[in-house]
Formats: sequence, C-alpha cells, structure tokens
Amino acid sequence: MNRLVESSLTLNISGVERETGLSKDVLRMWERRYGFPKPDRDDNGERQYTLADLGKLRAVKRLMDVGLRPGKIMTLALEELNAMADARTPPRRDSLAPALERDVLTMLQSHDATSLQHTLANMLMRQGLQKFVLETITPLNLAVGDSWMHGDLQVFEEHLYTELLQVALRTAINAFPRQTGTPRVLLTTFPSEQHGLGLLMVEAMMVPEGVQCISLGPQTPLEDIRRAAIAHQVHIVALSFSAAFPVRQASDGLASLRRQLPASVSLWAGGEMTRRVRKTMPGVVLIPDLASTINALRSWRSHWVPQPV
Amino acid sequence: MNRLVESSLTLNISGVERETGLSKDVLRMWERRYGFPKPDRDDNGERQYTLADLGKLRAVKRLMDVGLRPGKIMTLALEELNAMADARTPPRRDSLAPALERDVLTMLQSHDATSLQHTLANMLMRQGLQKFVLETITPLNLAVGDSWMHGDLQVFEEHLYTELLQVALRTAINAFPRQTGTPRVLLTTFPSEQHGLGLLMVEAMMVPEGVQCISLGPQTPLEDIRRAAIAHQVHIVALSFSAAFPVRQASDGLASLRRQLPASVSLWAGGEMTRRVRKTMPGVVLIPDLASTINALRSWRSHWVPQPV
DNA sequence: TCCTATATTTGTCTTGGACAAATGCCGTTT
DNA sequence: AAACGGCATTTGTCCAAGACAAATATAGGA
Repeated sequence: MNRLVESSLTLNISGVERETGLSKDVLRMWERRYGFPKPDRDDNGERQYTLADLGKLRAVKRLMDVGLRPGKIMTLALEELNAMADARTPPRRDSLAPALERDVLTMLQSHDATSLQHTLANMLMRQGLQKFVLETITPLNLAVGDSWMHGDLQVFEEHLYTELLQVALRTAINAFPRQTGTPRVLLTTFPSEQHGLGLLMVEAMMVPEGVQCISLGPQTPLEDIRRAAIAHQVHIVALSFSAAFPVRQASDGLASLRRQLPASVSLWAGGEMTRRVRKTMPGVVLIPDLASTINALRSWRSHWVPQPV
Repeated sequence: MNRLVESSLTLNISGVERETGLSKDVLRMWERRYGFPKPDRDDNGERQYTLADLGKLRAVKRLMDVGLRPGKIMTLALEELNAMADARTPPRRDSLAPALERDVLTMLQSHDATSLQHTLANMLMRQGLQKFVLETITPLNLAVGDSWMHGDLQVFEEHLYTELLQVALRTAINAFPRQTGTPRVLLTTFPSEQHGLGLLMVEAMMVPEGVQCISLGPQTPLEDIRRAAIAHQVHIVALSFSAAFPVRQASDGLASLRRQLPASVSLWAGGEMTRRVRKTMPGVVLIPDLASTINALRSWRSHWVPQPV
C-alpha cells in the first residue's frame, strides 16, 4: 500500500516537469490534444496532478524513448502500456549468469549494501576489469533496468546500485598506473546527457589496453569538447549516449563536432542509442556495444602512423 | 527547436534556459518588466539571444544567488555587476595557500592532468582527508569558481578539475575500512540538484569519524529518499544543496520530507544554499559549512541514546 | 526495393493577462 | 534599540489559445 502523506498527494505542473522531464508546454499540449493527463484544478485554477497521472506519464515516456509516438499510446491504460513495454523486452532469462543477477537483485531489495559491495569487488577481482564489465556488468545492468521497469526495484535501490558500481569501477581503474601511451582519448557526453556510468564503463575497457583516458565527466558543451580535444592533443574523442538520447540531436551534434575537429582526430560514439542510428555519418565511428571498443582500438592502432610535430 | 548550438552566435530561449537555469517564463517576464534581456527576433519572430546576453544573465544570476533582487541590478552594465560581485567577495588573497591555488590554476590552464592529479594526491596524503577537504579543497573550489566567473577558465577545464577531484576523494574514502558504526547516514540530493561533488566532500568529512555513509548519488526523488531512509534504517538523512538552488524549493522539500520521516531520524541540510536561508525550519539541522559537519555529528552523538528497536 | 513528395503528427515558441508568495517598508509597541 | 504587525511592492509561476516548423509516416513513382 502506498501510504503517502498529506502534501504529496498532488503535484503542480512544475513538480511533474521535474519528476518526468516533460516540459510544461508539452504537458499542457498533451492535455489539449489527447485529453491526457487531465488534472483537477485547485482554487486558483492551477493543475493538480495525481500520482496516478505521474505513473502513467512515466510509462508513456518510457515507450516514447524506444520510438513509439504519443498519439498512439496516450489513450491506453497503464496496464496496456506496461504490457507493451514488456513485449518489447525479449525474455532473456536463463542466460549466462542468472544466479548472480538474482543474487544482486535480492541484495538490492534487502538493502544490503555491504554484501553487494563485496560481491562486486569479488567478481571484479576474479574476472579482471574488462571481463567484469562485459560479462557481469552489462547483463546486470539489463537485469536491474528490467526490474526497475517492472516496478520490482525502487528508484533509490537503483541509485544505490549505480553508486556502488561506480565506486567499484573507479577503484579498479585507479589501480592501473597512470598511462602515458597512445592513443590519448577524451571522454565525455553531450550537455543533455547526464548518464556518467557508461563513461566509466568505457574507461574501464580502455585503460587496460594502455589508453590514456582524459575524462571530463558528463555534460560538456559542444564548443568545449572541441577546445578540450585541441588543448589536450587527443587522438580520439569518445562520446557516450544512453538509450533514451534523441538520435536526431546526437547526429546533429556529432556532425557539427566532426566539422569542428581536426581531421586527424577520430570521433567515436557509443552507447545504447547508437543502435537506433540508421544513417551512416561520415567521419564518425559508431560503437554499438562495449566489446566493440577493443576492436575499434585495434583498428585505430593499425591505421595510425605517429604524427610528425 | 532544441538543437545543440553550433559555434553559432545566438541561442534560442531553450538554449538560454539550459545554460543559465532561468526558466523561459522568467526570461520573457524580465524582458517585459525590465527590458533586459531584449533579444533580436529571427524570421519566425523567435528570440535570439547573444552571447553577451548570456554573460550578463550569468552575472545577474550570480548576484541573485547571494540575495540581491533582479529589479535592482538588471539595468546595470556587466562591468558594474562584476564589480559588485567582486566587492562581496572579500579579498581572501594571500591567505593560507595562495601558491597552491595559483599552481592548480596554472596546471588547469596548461591542461596538465597528470601533474594536477599528483598534486592533489600529494596534498591529500600530507594533510589527511578531513584537513584536505577543509583547507585545500574548499579554498581551491572558490578559486576555480572565481576564475570561471572571470572567464579565465574554460568549462572543460573546470570539468577536468571536478573529475580529478572526485577521483582523488573517492580513492581516499575507499581506503577507509567499511564502517559499521553509528550513526548511519543517508546521503543524496534533491531531483533538481545535480551537483555530486558536495556530496562526496561531506562523505569525506564523515567517514573518518566512523560514520557509516550510504550515498545514493545525486537526484533522488523525495518519496524515494523517505523509502531509502526507512529501508536502510538510517539515523540521519543528509542533503546537499549548491549555491544556486532555490531556497523556496529547498524549504518546501525539506518540510515535506520532515513530515514524512520518522521523528527519530534527523534531517540535515548542507551546502552553499543554506547560508541564504532566513527562516528556521523546525526539525531540520542547517549545516552552513563543511567544518560544521563535525560539530553536528558531535552534538548528535551526545544526544543520541541507542534505540531499543 | 529504394527513393521522393506530400500529409500528418508533434514539440516549441509566442502574447498578454492574472495572481499569490516573497520581500521590503513603515509605524507602533515593548 | 529591538521586535512585531500590517501594508505596498516586487517577483515568479501559471494560464489560454494561436502559430509554425521540425519530425515522422504514408503514398506514389522509378
């Protein structure tokens, strides 16, 4: 039972914007066009959204992130939306390490941070950094994402998972001696991309290969990516995009960045989003999964000739 | 349309909202009321802001964050705004370690990540974690912030600083054995607060005191903060707010959270924002600076009696 | 099957009005 | 002199309805 206390029974339009990421304009327009969400008004005529509205809006957003259009899904009930989301997710059960996934989910749900931290550190030591990322983290992320979609996992439980994982990865990355070799790679995301975990996973794949990673963290303005690439004299600029990132925005940004960067600098784009890209972008290397990072590196090294200067 | 900015000379209203954090409504209202910013219009009648507008808006926002009101400062020139901001910042030069600050800024400007990393690790080892945070990081953050305001530092240079600092702090925090003692503290920020560095600094202050920190990273929904506090049975919920965070939003959120949390759980609010808070909030402990964390802990421990569960 | 032109959908921007919460000010009381 | 209450001003947020261009789907032709 959801025992919510007085004041949080409804949200105003700002609250919904904050919680869902949908702008006030979009919320009003959806109400005008599709009749949903149609919140009650308070004494002052201002919209008061219910938590049910919020839940359905989240479900709608989730489906839109994978390509569905609002007009098609807005009128469906919450259950139907969830069913659609499930249908798009292939079973993927009884795969490689279902036991580990189950264990981790159990630890998250019982809020046993200590055990989870130990488990992660343990797996990392046993597998080594790269294998840990490819064979443990990747499926684990899927499992955690799935559970979150199904409502089996709360937001704060997923936050804790992300946090502990970041700690584990950072520690492991730091254990490598500071690299001085080639290539030198600049790592960051576009300004509207907040997700920093992908960045860390890429770094974890690269550092063992002797790459010198310079990470700016997430959300660097385009112009500053250019400046940083030049200032640090990197050979490669690598950007990470999460699944929900709008393809169009990414293409535009990448094309623009490609034009601004010296031709000698490679531009790599990775992350879930890149699988939705149809058109080829000249001068941009797409890296659809983390394993491909290694191949891309190998390829780069075989083509690269040390620059004079 | 929400595009990434090329190296273009103008931004649309969305771009300005993203860059300054001022809502579209506020930008339009300021134009109506104060006549600034008054951008040109494109062929479609839409506002096109110049980079000069952006700079002045940032200066205005900065002064508002310290309590000045828009009507008073909006008409001033950029130079006057900067002069006012400087006047409010006590010289603070030739303090404890101005040499270090100068060195760090130089390293940032010459993009010498390796040296900076070494310097930070070095200071940390020499001073110990808490002293490092209080005496090195705090003034360093001010110096970096100042330089950024004056345009001496680029965005990507400031990103790199943040990133390297986070690595250093995380490494040091991890070096402490996993704590099992009391209190158990939940650390996070509100959904609209992205800044994670403050969180890490608080953790760095607490861990040496034997506190068991559970960090959820930034941006946890209010409802999930409550759930996490209960699930992890924490004694204290500590939230971090950066300077620009709206006091109003913080007060609302804190009051709501206070009502939702069990009375036995303490609620702490820290960060630059808390210095702008006038009203006392019953049941909320304000922590205006990092050094106060220690005092607050001491006070908590002297009042706390183990619960019989 | 692939490409192009047209139609539909969808998000963002616009104006101008309204109102309440926050803040400043002033006079009065302690 | 400090504290308090009430009034005036300032300021942020919300609203409605219209407009338009970008994004996407659909139909048609090579």
